[in-house]
Amino acid sequence: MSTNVFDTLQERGFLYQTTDEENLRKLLGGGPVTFYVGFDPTATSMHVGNLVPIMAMVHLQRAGHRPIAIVGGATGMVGDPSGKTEARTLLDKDALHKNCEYLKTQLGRYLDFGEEGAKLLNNLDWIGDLNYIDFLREIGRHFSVNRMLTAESVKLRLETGLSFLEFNYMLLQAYDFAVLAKDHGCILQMGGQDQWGNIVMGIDLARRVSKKSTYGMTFPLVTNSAGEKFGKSVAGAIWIEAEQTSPYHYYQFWRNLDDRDVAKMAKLYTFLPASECDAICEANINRAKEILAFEATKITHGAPEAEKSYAASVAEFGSADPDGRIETTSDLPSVDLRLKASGKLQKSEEGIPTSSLTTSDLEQTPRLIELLTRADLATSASEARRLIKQGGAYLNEERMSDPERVITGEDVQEGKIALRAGKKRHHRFTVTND
RNA sequence: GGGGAGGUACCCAAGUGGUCAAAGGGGGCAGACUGUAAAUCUGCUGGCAUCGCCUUCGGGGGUUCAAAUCCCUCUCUCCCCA
Repeated sequence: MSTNVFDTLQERGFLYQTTDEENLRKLLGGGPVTFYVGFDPTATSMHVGNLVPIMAMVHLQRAGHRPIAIVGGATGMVGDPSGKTEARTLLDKDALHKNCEYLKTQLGRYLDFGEEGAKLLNNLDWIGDLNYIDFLREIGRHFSVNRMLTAESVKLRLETGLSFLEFNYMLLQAYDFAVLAKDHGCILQMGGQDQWGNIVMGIDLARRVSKKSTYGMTFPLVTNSAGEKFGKSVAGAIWIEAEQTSPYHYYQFWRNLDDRDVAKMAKLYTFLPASECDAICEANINRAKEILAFEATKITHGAPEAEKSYAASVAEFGSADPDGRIETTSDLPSVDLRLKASGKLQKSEEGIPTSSLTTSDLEQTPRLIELLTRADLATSASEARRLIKQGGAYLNEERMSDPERVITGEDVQEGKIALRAGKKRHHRFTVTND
């Protein structure tokens, strides 16, 4: 007797609000339910904040339900005002199109889009050719402006201003749901908590135009213990695209979480049993972070990359549980053994940003300051100078104190120059003849 | 359309003729402590550099020995009225 996936989601902290909880739970405990989540093509990559709905979709798909992912090719042109204090800049059509393509491939990493699997649709297909007057007469008449004005997303913007364009977003998303309900048998829409208003509108519309009962579910906005939006710090978002956030950095992001966030994030971002997520945190918080980081990296970048990142991290910082004492269903302990046996747990260059220098570059005897800047460890010469003055600059693991230090061929070790800023930021230059 | 208030560094925000590269806070970076965590403490936080120099206070123009500060103009944002 397997657990109802509804309970799984609840237990793992995915549920924020649902409509008609009792019925929805019953449906999800039974035969296949077709459900959908919409994604806006606003960036070239999704970040960890976008991952929550995807993880939920995977849980549901594993439980035998049928996911539909909607790429907002049409709605993206309007821009969802939900949860935003001001209008975001509109992307042009080319950019949107590109982003849609990126979204598709990224979703494919998590969901199974095989024959009987998940479906991927673009709402441009049914919204793109809508006739304005027809739309107003068929769909617009079901909406009450009075009601729309009470939506949180609208109220928020009544203060600062809301364009008519954005005001219409809600109608389009509601229309999506109605279309999916009618043509694809979709009865559940899920989304972030700021989507509640849009989802409820869709449920109403589906009932009015096709007399169908549908359901809605929202996920909490994931925040860290400091109350900040998760995965999108000032320093930059944590992207799932390796080009933008390398697997090593991705791993490090999880490894460096605040203690208080680990259990919560493990439930959301791994598939380990919820009870285990609590247990490992209880047993050894640092091991729990390693397991979380490994599992999360595995899900996004695949097992080989996760192993590499883990190996590099252990080599750099040591292991939190060298003897594998902590019980876990993760295959990290076996990976541990394998790495140990093959002697791979030594200083590794994997994942460390590397760029190249030529011998003629070195003949000009560049200053340390210049190399630090070139390595992106400092944004300007002044910053590099500061770094050195404050004792945060390392050349070949040796702390540098002279801001005027010049780099020569003697600093090349085994064809490389190793730079470090602070404890964690590394860069390697490989030196080649030209 | 009329009236009012504003636009200062990554963000918030002081500053209303020289002492302003511009207070304070947040954020960020580095150091100490530590567990690659948190909290705390310290330093730094426009650029180039040997005193020093150069570019910044929405854009442009002007007054002045001297402007973030005064005048003109353009522009953007917010508020109130119609």
